[in-house]
Amino acid sequence: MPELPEVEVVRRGLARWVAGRTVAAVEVTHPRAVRRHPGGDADFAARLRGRTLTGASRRGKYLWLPMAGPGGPGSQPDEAVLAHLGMSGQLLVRPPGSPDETHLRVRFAFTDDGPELRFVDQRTFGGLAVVDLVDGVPEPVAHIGRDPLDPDFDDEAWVAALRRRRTGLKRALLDQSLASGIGNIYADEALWQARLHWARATDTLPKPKARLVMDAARAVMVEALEAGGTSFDSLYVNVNGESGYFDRRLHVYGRTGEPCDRCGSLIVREAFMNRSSFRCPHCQPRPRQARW
DNA sequence: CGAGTACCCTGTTGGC
DNA sequence: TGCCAACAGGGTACTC
Repeated sequence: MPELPEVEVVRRGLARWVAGRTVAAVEVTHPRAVRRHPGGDADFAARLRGRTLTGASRRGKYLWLPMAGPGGPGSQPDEAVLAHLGMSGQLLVRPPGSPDETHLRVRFAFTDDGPELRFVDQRTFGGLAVVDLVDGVPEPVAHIGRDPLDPDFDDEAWVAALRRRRTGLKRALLDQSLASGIGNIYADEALWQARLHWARATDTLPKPKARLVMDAARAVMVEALEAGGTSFDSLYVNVNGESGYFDRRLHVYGRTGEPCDRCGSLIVREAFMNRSSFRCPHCQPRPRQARW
């Protein structure tokens, strides 16, 4: 289940393997994969044919490949192929003729007859679309906040926005309009680092504690990124089809009943937002001021 | 508009 | 062994 660091690894792979190449043909083998594309699968393919992909960008977990205008490779991108990997999506670079993956959804062939780009997605929560760029950002991504790894991310603005909310801290961490790219795993790890409970009320959270949790979220992401992108199940594979590494040490996520790395208390799992939350009952006690 | 919930999807896991 | 419910979960659409 790719989170931001994994998506960044995929972006880097795409920049290396796909940027500068011209699309010869697109085959959609599962229409659900392009359900966000207004014109349907035939229109999706038609809009890509002959277009040159100029790079690879990302905000949070959204990835996009800007395309040179119909005028040719030199014209300014005004559209992009937008991708979201969902829970199980992969973007693979594969030699033409290599066997189709079981869950192959979209295939891009290029005019140089080089490696294909393949979108593979078992659970089809992810998808692709051709979208307009507005100030360089896909229109469907405009409502998503910058992510903590973005150089223009404003920590103090995030702290202020967080404290204007009247909700629980984890819910706010997962709110992609405040800050994008923080998923369930990273939220739990950041809360553990900051020694805060998922239900801590946001509106009364002291600013230094708010800064602490954002610093922790960023630190966990940077650590994962430096390790080459983490992966927590076999569904995630990077752009070249190599498995991500599996040995990164998580402190709480998925560790029910195991000892806390700080204090030895046994990690507990709780249901919240129809998801699992993991915490140390000693380091992250239930706050007096709780919301969820 | 802010807050909170249901749903989408399918392969895997675990209880009985 | 087989069956079925629970689970994984980001984003959207929806209600209140």
